[in-house]
Amino acid sequence: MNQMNPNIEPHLPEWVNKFPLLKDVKDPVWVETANRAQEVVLPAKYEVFHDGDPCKNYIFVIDGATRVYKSFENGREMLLYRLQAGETCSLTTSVLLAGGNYTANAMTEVETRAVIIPLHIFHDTFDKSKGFRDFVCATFGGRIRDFIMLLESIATRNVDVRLARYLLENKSDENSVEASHKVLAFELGTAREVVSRHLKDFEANGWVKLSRKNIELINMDEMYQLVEGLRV
Amino acid sequence: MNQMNPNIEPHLPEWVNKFPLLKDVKDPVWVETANRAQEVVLPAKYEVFHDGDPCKNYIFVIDGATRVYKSFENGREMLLYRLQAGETCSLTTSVLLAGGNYTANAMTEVETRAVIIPLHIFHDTFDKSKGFRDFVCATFGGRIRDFIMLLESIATRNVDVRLARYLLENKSDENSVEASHKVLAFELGTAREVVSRHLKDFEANGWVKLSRKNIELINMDEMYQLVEGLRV
DNA sequence: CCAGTTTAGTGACTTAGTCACCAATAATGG
DNA sequence: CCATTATTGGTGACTAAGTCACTAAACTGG
Repeated sequence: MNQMNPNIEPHLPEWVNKFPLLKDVKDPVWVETANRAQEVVLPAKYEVFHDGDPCKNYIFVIDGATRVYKSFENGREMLLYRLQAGETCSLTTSVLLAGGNYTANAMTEVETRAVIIPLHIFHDTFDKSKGFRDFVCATFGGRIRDFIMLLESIATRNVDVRLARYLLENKSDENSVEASHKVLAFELGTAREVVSRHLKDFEANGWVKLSRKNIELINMDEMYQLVEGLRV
Repeated sequence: MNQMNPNIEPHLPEWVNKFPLLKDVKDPVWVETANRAQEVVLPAKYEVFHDGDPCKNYIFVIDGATRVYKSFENGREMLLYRLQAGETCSLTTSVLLAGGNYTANAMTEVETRAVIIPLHIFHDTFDKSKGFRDFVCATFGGRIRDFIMLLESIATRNVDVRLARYLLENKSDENSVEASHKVLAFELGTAREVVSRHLKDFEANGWVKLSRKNIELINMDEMYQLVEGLRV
């Protein structure tokens, strides 16, 4: 925009562009923090944090995917949310703002690039930069809504509807979903056998065609009906 | 402390003492906001906010009790948390910080005194008073942990243990709980019939004595064993 | 006292989750 | 290339939870 006069356009690192709410923030405190932030590359299946850990850094995800999940006493695991490019971890925000330790686990699913800001710099920047503060609050506050939706999906447990919705929302261009039943169960917060049985039912209905680690959707109209039907 | 020199001890309204994290905040922005805040008295069974409403005020609860709950499509209701004296509503905070509308309902259970701060004053004070900001963030962030615990209690659904724990935690001085099965079901996020049956089982075990709207605990040792047993 | 409401009890049923298997398929390592 | 191992999926039997429909008892307000 203002290439003629580089002095009034402070330099911000490239990764900031992944965060639309942040890229117009240009106060000097944030600019310095952004430029000092450290970029890290985490391998796939890397444990980012674990239930009970203290929190040392604020995390911007630049690329990749990380699942944040809770392990329950009975051995079941449940996906809370998935961190993707352009997102920040609201559980981390919560721990940084309120103190205490992590109450869930996070593990990269694929190689993930992230930018981290140490605890004390996060707090300093949060206090001094209104732009950064607004960004943190906006992204954080939105997650409560997600938690309530998650609650609803478990409390009203109709696994068939949720499974159909998941398949429709995550189908590839060839109308298929590549995932094991175990992974689907994890995503939906249910048991593997339950997924297997519902998929068998779907297959008996002629809705899908099952093969190893693959579900091909062949009658999506009726699946959409099942999903929409519940939405009153 | 410094009664000799009232000038350096700004006047804060009495109600602030209900909030330990706030009562030492004395910067002028917060002091003015606190003094201008409006105190309201809400009757019992008053609908404080409703799913879908926009949010107009930040809320400090001074006295009374308000339940914040979600109504699901299938007609079930589930308690998210209960607001009591000295608390603020984190769902409200979330909506104020992140925008959007309420995603749950709130209703006073008994007459409730509260102090409210209008939206724009909240934002202004949040920006300018570090003390107030720290208070808001601390109380807000802590609620995420509560949500995850709530998730766990539903996902690992052992109603008998949760019911026993609830009774033990909420018993009166005479070791009894005055509540209808319907209310207990709401508190635990389950169905009324499920509560009735477990209570019948408890009675058959000789743990409780049931009468209308009253559960008398007569063998708490075994109930404690049930509750502790699950905690590994 | 009576009518209507709230509260509680119960049987029959559906759905979800658990447990213990087995079979088929893929991956690995000589 | 084959044997071993791990992963994936299928199934029957069972338990727990939730739903539905109905009844009975207890309370409440004229």
